[in-house]
Amino acid sequence: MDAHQQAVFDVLVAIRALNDAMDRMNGGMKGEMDMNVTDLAALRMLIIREQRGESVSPHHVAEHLKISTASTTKLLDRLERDGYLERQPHPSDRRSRVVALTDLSRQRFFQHFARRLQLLRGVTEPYSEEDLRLIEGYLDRLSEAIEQD
Amino acid sequence: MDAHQQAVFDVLVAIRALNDAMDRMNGGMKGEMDMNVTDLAALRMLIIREQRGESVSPHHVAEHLKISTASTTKLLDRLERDGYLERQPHPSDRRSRVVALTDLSRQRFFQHFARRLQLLRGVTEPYSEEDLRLIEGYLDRLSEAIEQD
DNA sequence: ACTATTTCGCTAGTTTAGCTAGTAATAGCC
DNA sequence: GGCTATTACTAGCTAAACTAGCGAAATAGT
Repeated sequence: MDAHQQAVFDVLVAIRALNDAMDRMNGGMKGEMDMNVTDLAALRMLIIREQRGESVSPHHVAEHLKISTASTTKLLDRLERDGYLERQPHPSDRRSRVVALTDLSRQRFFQHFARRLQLLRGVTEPYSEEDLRLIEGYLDRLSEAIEQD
Repeated sequence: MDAHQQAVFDVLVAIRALNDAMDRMNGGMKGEMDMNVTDLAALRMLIIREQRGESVSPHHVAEHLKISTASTTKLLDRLERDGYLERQPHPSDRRSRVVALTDLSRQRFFQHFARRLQLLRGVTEPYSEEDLRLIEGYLDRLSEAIEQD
């Protein structure tokens, strides 16, 4: 194995370790926010979609989390009951709904995410702008590759 | 916000998106391997610890996944019943156990991880060795920062 | 050295959250 | 207009988490 191949391999190992570390982070947030992992993953998904300006239906949530639409109904019931989201009518398809985050939701998420964000920021800030652009590009490509799967 | 701060921010957003994408990847593997997310996360953790040459007790698993030791007993029961692992006596502490992966476990994990690994490899290979070292360093620091939390 | 406390993995019983099956309402295609 | 697909939902079942508590072993205190 040449040096380049070795470097590729090392990065892939690092990705798996990161995946594992993120599991752990998600576990920690679940404990603090008194939520189960799936509900938290749904919240995370909604935050991200919102940032991208995309609207999300219950169907999308089910697809993303790879759970049934029935389970998704219950998941949304829980989150709605606890004030994390609202179901709004879809503008053009009357069968469908738009799942909208509440302020409480954003607040609680970022409140608990904040400390972790600080840790990540601490790791990130020392890098030069140029390096950060490279890293961001790589992470984006990674997400894209995983998403399209 | 100056250009550097903006770059830091963009990377942090990319990390959140990656976390979300990894959720999705884990969901996909869960479906294929006919396992629940927690059992799969445990398997992933065991694979990583093994690669690092660390031994893992049931207690470590509980701590990592942030579930109770009682739930962990059942989790290990399932994985042991299905031939993914063995409980071995701890060499020095007779209360404790060492959780050891079986070959089947490693095979099944990598078999299903392989296709995804190819995607990740496709994204990774175009980068120069130098860039890869930078990326690996960053990812390692990220994992470390999250783990120590 | 002996007792008290803590740690470890486990069992028992309860609660929670996933699943499948099936429904009503709506959309979209001949 | 009539068929088929899709969307979100309900009902009932199963799986996987939780809490409480136990016995065995390790460790700390005096």
